[in-house]
Amino acid sequence: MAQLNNVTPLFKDLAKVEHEHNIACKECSLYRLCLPLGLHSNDLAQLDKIIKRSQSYSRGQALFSSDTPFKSIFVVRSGSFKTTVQASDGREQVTGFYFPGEFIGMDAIYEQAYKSSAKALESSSVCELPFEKLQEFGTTMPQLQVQMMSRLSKELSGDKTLMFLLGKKTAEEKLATFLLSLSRRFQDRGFSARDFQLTMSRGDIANHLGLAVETVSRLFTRFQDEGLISLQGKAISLTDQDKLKQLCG
Amino acid sequence: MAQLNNVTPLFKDLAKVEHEHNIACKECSLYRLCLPLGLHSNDLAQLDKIIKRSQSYSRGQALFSSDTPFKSIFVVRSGSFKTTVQASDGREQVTGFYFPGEFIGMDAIYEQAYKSSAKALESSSVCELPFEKLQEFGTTMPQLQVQMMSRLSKELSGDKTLMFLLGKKTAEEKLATFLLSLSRRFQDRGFSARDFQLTMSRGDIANHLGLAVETVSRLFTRFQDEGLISLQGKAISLTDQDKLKQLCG
DNA sequence: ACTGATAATTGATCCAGGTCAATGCGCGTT
DNA sequence: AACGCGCATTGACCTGGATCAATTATCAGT
Repeated sequence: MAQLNNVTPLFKDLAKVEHEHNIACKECSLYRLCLPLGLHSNDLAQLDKIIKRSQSYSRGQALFSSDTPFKSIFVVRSGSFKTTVQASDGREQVTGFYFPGEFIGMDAIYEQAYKSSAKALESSSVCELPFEKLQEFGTTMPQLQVQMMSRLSKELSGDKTLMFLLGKKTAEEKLATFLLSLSRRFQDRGFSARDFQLTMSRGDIANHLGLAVETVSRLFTRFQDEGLISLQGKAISLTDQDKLKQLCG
Repeated sequence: MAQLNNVTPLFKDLAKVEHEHNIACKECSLYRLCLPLGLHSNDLAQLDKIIKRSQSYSRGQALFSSDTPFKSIFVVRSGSFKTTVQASDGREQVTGFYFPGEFIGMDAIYEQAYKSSAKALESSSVCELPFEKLQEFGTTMPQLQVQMMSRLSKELSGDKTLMFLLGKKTAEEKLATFLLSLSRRFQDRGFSARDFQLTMSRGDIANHLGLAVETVSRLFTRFQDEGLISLQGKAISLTDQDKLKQLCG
C-alpha cells in the first residue's frame, strides 16, 4: 500500500465507513461517483434501504459467474474486479477492470442472466443493488432512471473505444492507452495519476488488450528503458505521461 | 433484391407503411422488435406523438457524426447503417451494423454528444426518438424505461461478445461468426437465414472484424471452395450453416 | 449503353507479435 | 527463514495475417 499513501481526503475514512452498516449512502466517500448522485434526500433514504452494503470478497473470489440468473447490479466499494467472457473451448477474454464507484453486471439486464463472470483481483467489497427493487423505484424517482441509463451508456461508450483499441491499435499503443486509462480513473478517485498499483496480473492485462503476456512484459521493459514508466512488481509510476499520451495514437 | 423475395408476411407492407405518416407504431411491421413493445395503448399513443417517423437517408449519408450534440436515439426502419469511431490520425473502427428495429446512438447518452458516427449503407430510413421527451415519459411509463435499459444492456452484451471476437478469434472464426450473426438477425426479421445481401462493403466487414480487406476476400473464396457459402457480389447464401457454426469456436 | 471510379480478387512478400522454451523472481505459507 | 509455486522476464524462432502490387469486376452517373 506504500504507493497509495498520497490519498486525498476523499478516501481518508473509507475503512471506517466500510464497517458501519447503518451509515447512509450520503456519508459514503464514493457518493460523488455513485448511483445516488443527484437524488433527493428522501429518495436516497429509500434507495439506501434496499442496498446490501459492503459485501467482502477475497482475491480470486467470484462475484457472479456465467449463466447464473441475473439478480443484482454491483457497485465496487473498495478494491478491484475483472470481468471475463468465456468460450466453450476455454478461451476467455477479459472484458474489463472495475474500480470503486464503477458498476458491474449491467450487461445481464437484457438476458436476465450473467453472460460474463466477475472476479475480485484483491480483497474487495461491493454494494449490491437488487435490480427488481431498483425498477420499482423507477416511477417515483426519475433521477434514478437517468443515472442508470447514463451509466449503461457510459460503459457502452467505453466498449466502443475498446473495440477500436482491439481492432486497430498496435501493441505499443494498446499498452500506453491502457496505462493512461487506469491513471485517469485513479485520478478521478482521488489517487495519484502518476503512481498506482496494477492490481491485475500481466496475464490479465495481456488478455484484455488482445496480446500475449510476453509482449506485455517486453513492452513494460522497453517503456522502462525509454524512461516512460518505472515499474517494480505491481507498483507502477508513469514518469513521462506526455510521451505516453503521444504513443496512444 | 432477388435474394429477398422469400420474405415472410411480417414485412410485406413495409413499403406502404413507410409513406403513411399518420399510422401509429402498432401498425408498424417492426412493432414486435421495437421500443413500444409492451406499452399500454394510451402510453403508446403518447409515445407515438413524439416520434419523428421514417426519415430517409441515401447510401453514404450520415445520420449523425462524431462530436455533435446528442439529441435523439434512432431506430432503423428500413435498410441498414454502420457506426464507426475515429481516431485523430484518421484510423477508424466500424463498431457495428444496424438493421430494422435496432437502436443507434445509445452510447451518446452519457456524454450528451455522439462520439461515433453513423452512415447509411443503402437507401434507408429511421424513426427518431427525441431523448429528452423520452425521459419525460419515464415517470408515467415504467415499461418504457425497462425497454430502454433492456436495449442498452443488449447492446452492451453484444459488445462484450465482439470484444472476445476481436481479442481472441482467428480470421476464419471471425468471419464465420460474423456471417452467422447476420444470418440470425435476418431470420429474426422474417428473412431467410440462408440467403441475404451483404449491404456493407468487404472493407467495412474487414474493418469491423479487425482484419485486412484482402484477408476477408481470401476467406470468402476459401469458404466458397469448401462449399460453406455461395457468393455472387453482395448476395450470399450460407450453404452449410452447420459447418460454419463449427468454425466459430 | 458507355465510362470512369471504386471495390474486389489474387499473388508475392514481409513483419508484428505469437509461440515455445528456459530461467528468474516474488510472495504467501508453513 | 526457508520453501515452493505461480507469475514474470528474456531469448530464439515462427507464422497468421498485413502490406504491397497488379489485375479484374462492379456499379453509379452521364
